[in-house]
Amino acid sequence: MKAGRPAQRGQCAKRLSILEAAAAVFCREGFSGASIDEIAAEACVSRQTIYNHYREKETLFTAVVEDVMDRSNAALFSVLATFPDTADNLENELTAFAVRLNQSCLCNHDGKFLRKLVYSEGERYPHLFETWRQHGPGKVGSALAALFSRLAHKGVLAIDDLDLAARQFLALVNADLQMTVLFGETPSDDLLERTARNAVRTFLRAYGVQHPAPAEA
Amino acid sequence: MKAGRPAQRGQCAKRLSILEAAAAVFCREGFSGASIDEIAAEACVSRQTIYNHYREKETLFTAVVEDVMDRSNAALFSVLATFPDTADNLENELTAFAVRLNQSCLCNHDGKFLRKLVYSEGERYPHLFETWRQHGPGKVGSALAALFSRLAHKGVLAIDDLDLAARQFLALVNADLQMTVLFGETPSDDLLERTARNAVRTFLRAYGVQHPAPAEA
DNA sequence: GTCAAATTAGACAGTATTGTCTAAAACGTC
DNA sequence: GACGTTTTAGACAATACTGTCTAATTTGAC
Repeated sequence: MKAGRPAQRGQCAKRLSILEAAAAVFCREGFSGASIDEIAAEACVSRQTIYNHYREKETLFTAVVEDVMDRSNAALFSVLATFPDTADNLENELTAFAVRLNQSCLCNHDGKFLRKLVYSEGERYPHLFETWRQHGPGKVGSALAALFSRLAHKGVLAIDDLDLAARQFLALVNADLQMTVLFGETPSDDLLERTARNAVRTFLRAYGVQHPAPAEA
Repeated sequence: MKAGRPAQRGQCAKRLSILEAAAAVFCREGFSGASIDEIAAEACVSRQTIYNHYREKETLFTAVVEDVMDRSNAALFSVLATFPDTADNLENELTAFAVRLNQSCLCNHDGKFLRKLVYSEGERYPHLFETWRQHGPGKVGSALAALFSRLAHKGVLAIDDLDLAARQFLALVNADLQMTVLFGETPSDDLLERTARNAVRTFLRAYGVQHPAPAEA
C-alpha cells in the first residue's frame, strides 16, 4: 500500500509492448481495420490488459500517435543538430546531412507510420495532426531556414527567402523516396546517397554562390 | 428479348452514382471503415443494387480505384499537352503550366482520393497501385522529361539528366500543397500561383541558361 | 398495355468487433 | 510465505457489417 509505483517495471514493459504492437497494426490496417484482439496477440498481452491501460480503442490510438510523434520529432531535431557548420566541401556535407535526414526521419518505421496515418486519419483527428504539423514539419522548416542563414552569412549561399529555400530543400531531398518506402521497399544505401546528392546538387545550382569571390572587391 | 443493352441509361446512371458515392466514402473512411450501407445511402440506391453491379465490397473498391485512376491519368496527360512550346517568357509559361498541373491533378477530388488511398491501402493492393504508379507518375516523369528536352535543344535549359530534372520539377511544384489539400483546405488561386512561381524560379535558377548567348561565338 | 429486367426494402444468417465482467493465475514486494 | 496488484482467459451482451434471399415495386422497351 506504500505510495509510489508498484511493479512499474512490469507495467512499463507491457505499455511499451502494447504501444509497439498497436503502432504496427494501426500502420498496417488503419484505425478501423485494426482490431484490439490483433493488437493484443501481437503484443503478447491479453485484451483486458489493453483496456486496463487505455480505456478504449480511440485512447490507445491517440497514445500511439503521440508516442510516435515524440520519437519522430526527437530524431528530427537530433539530425538537425548535425547540420554542417563549415563551408568546405559543402556538397558532400549537405549530401551526408540529407542522407541522415532521410534515414532517420523518412525511411524508418516511425516516418512511414506517421505519413500513412496522417494521410489516412488526418482529417478525422485534425487537432492531433495539426499539433504534429506545427511541431514537426513546421518547426523543421524554420530550423533549417536558420541553419541556411548561417551559410548565407558566410557567403556560400545566396538566398533571399530562407523559409522557401528550406522547404524546397526538403522537397528535393524527400521527393523520390516517399513512394518507395510506402510500398514496403527499403531503399539501399546507394540509392539514398544518389538521391541526396542529386537533390543537393540541384539545390546548390539554384542557391549556391558559384565561385567563392572572383571579383567585386 | 432483343439483343443489345436493355435499360442501359438507368443502369449507367446507377453505376455512376454508385462509383461517385463509393469514391467519397472510401476516401473519407478508408476501405475497412466504409460500409456498404453508407455508400448505398450516399448514392441514393439500395444496398442490393450495389451487390448486383459489383459482386462484393472488394470488387467495388477496385472498380472505384480504376475509375478514378483513369480519370486522373486523362487529366494529367491533357495538362501535359499544354506544356509551353515557345521559349519566350519561360518563367511565366512554366508557372502557368505548373498551376494547371496542381489544379487538375493535385488539388482536385481525384488527386486527393488517389493520394489518400495509395497511402492507406497501397500495401494491401500492390498490383492495383503498381499499375497506377507506372502509368501515372511514372509516365508523367518520362513525358515531362521529353518536353524538357525540347527546351534544352532550344538552348533555354541546360539539363544533363532529363528524368531527374523532371522529377525534381514535380517535387518542387507539388511539395507544399499536398499536405494543405490533405487536411481539407482548398488552396486559393493566389497561393497556387505563388507556389508555382517559386518552384519554377528555383528550377530555372538550377537548370535555366542564364543569358541567352552572351559570348562563346 | 405487356413483359422482362432492374430496383427496392427488409428480413436473415453468419461473423467480427468492442467493451464489460468474473474468477483464476502470476507477479512483486515485504 | 503472505498480500495486494496486475494479468490472464474466457464468457458475455450489444452492436455492426457483409452478403444472400425473397417478394413487391418500379422502370423502360415494344
